[in-house]
Amino acid sequence: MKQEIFKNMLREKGLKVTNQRMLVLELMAERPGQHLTAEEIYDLARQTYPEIGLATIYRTVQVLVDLSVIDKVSFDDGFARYELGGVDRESRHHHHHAICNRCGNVFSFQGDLLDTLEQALLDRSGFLVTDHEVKLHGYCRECREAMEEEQDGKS
Amino acid sequence: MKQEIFKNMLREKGLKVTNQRMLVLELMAERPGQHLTAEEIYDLARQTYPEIGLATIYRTVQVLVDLSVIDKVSFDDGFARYELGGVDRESRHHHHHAICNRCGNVFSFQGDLLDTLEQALLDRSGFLVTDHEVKLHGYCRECREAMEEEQDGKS
DNA sequence: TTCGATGCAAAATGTTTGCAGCGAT
DNA sequence: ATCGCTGCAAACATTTTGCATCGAA
Repeated sequence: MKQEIFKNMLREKGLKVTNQRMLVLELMAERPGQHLTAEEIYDLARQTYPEIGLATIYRTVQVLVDLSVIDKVSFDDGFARYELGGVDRESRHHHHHAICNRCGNVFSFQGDLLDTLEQALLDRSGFLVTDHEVKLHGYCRECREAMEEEQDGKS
Repeated sequence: MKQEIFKNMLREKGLKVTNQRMLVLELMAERPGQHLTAEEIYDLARQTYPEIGLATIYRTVQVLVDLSVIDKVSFDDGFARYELGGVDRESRHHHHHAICNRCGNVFSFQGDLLDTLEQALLDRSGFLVTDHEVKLHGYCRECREAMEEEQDGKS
């Protein structure tokens, strides 16, 4: 069970296993691929634990980030967001986001094309890359089709 | 003169040419490659124009971003930052950042290796990329050398 | 029993906005 | 003379922190 692994991770760090921490883990684990804000996690958590505080959510996601259970991401909309981390280091390293300018949906995809770029950077300037973030902005298929239709209607 | 081009850009948009706007442009133009926060721009601006307000800085950088004179970037340290934009669309598209985890310095570099990835994404899922952000995290040469020395000292 | 974790409220932080007066056109 | 721009202060929104209490170990 995943929860047992998490409990051991907490114990190894000398942290306590609390209902709040287990609940937030569960909420995140149930929603792989989603990018939740603290407020969204708070709202979800209150459905089963109404007395939980927003500050606890912030403190708990920090713990989960420190344990590499979730990752903090930002789409520059003023909110920090959290998503379930990949299983291993490699899959996380190759996890990227494509954000649609029109509908705002975020599409995740995998790609290892940066490896070449990172090697070149190391050779050229001595910078050793340990992590990276790639955000692509553009238009998803649905929005592109919708925009073409709008265009057709006009002409 | 670059300033005249900027004045015309403002006029074309029906915006007024003010001392504050010219000053902020000048400050940014003098510092290519730097990533300044609003507060930093504010401090620089007050050196020659002490009565300027921080709100004006925020409003002015927004104007400059809209005119594509500068770009807004974020290194997730809680500050929005602004840097002089590349001359053309292509050079901006291939402008990336490598951020050192130890000294916090930001190194800019050019690279077009994402073009392949973006074409693959379009083919596979219909997502058309119009812009992208790449942030690499790691250790710069100086910090790597410093860290090796620290390590040597210990053993 | 101990000391970390929680909930609440207050504080902090970066950014935005309302408004009266100023200044470019 | 107009109407957009500015400076100031207040408002905002997200996140952090202080503190008394709670609860896991």
